[in-house]
Amino acid sequence: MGRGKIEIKKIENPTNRQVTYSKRRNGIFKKAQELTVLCDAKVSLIMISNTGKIHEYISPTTTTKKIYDQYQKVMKTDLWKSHYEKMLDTLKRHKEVNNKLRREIKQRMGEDLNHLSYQELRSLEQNMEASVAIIRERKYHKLKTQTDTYTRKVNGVEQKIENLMLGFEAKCGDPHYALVENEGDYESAAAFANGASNLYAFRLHSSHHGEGYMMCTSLES
Amino acid sequence: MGRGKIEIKKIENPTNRQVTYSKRRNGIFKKAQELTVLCDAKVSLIMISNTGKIHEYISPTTTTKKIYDQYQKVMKTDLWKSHYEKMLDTLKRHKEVNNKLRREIKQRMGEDLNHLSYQELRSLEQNMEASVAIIRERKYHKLKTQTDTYTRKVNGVEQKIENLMLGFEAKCGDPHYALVENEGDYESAAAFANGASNLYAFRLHSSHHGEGYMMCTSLES
DNA sequence: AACTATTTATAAGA
DNA sequence: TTCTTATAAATAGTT
Repeated sequence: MGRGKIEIKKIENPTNRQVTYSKRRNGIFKKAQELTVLCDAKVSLIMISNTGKIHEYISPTTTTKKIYDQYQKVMKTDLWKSHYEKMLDTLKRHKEVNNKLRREIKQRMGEDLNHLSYQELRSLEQNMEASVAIIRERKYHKLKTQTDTYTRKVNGVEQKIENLMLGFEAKCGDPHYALVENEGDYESAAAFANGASNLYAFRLHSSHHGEGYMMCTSLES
Repeated sequence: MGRGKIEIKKIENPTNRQVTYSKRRNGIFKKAQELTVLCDAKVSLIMISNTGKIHEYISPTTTTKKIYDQYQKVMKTDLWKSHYEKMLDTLKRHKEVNNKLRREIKQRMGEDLNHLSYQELRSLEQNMEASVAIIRERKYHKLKTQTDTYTRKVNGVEQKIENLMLGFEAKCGDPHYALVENEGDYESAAAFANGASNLYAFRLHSSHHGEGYMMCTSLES
């Protein structure tokens, strides 16, 4: 319908194609509108040009989703099944697993035990005893590791003090220092060194004692 | 375009409307095909007549789902969000919760403890000790209940036997029975009664012993 | 985007 | 429904 008849095949000239697309798009759009009105029909029309632009017509009495829902229902097409119902299944399974896990945790926390048999309770108790043992062991391991770390730190400090002392002694051997500093000072320095060592030792114990105390309070809380 | 011009408004004559629908439907269908070929476009066209019949055209290079996915993307319409993406979120959250629960259970089973601090280990240990205590108590309760149940059953049986005995004795008073059954039979009946009582008692112990045995094996396994 | 010669769609009738 | 055909509408090529 035009100055000349055209063959129905892809228009190679892009400009020409674009123009034709625009004209015919409007043509179809108008036809869809007319069909809607004349025949009381519902039409969903989505057109995507080869440049990716989308144009749509939807009958004013409905919505795209409604048309689509109806389409699926009638066609019995699993259009979304792969994405939707499969996910629904997955979700359901996850919920079930979730509840199972919850129940298990609850039982392991001493709740929800009423419908467990004696055997099941025994088994659970034993299992948990074993687990507690592992945790306890791990706890002691942690404690030991911490202690070792502290010990290493303290040793490091003691070493530093020793080095300091050696340096101090060396300096005492220096005539200049010997003139200014007297024996009493040296003694006090030594006392300081020992005191510091003791102080750190005390801190170490104090620290442990402190932790022990905390443990007790935690135990009671 | 026809023998006469028509006004674009609903055709009231149903037959006429149906005919027009059929004709124009084919017209739009053809136009959609032509647009697809001529302009390398993608078209999704769904028509629903006022009688509910669905006809669709979809460009052969695509699928209805693809068109709608693209439509949604471009339109940023929540066509499915309420059903689909919300579910996606829910699924994600479920997965997270799931993993959390798994981790907790693992820890309560003595696994995966490496990244727990001493404090956390202590807390877990205490929590589990408490839980085990509850489970143990429950176990004993179950045991006691079972014992009571057995005892009640045994008592019931003993009562029945007693009743039987009474009936038997009463019948012994009956001359007819007295003639047929002798004292020896009576004795044997009494022995049976006692034996049965013992038997049940034995079964009770046996049952407990059996359970106890199973407990030991469970303990060792 | 407008024009217009032609093709195409279709309303009415059979 | 389908065919026919007169006529309305759409549009290809042009400006």
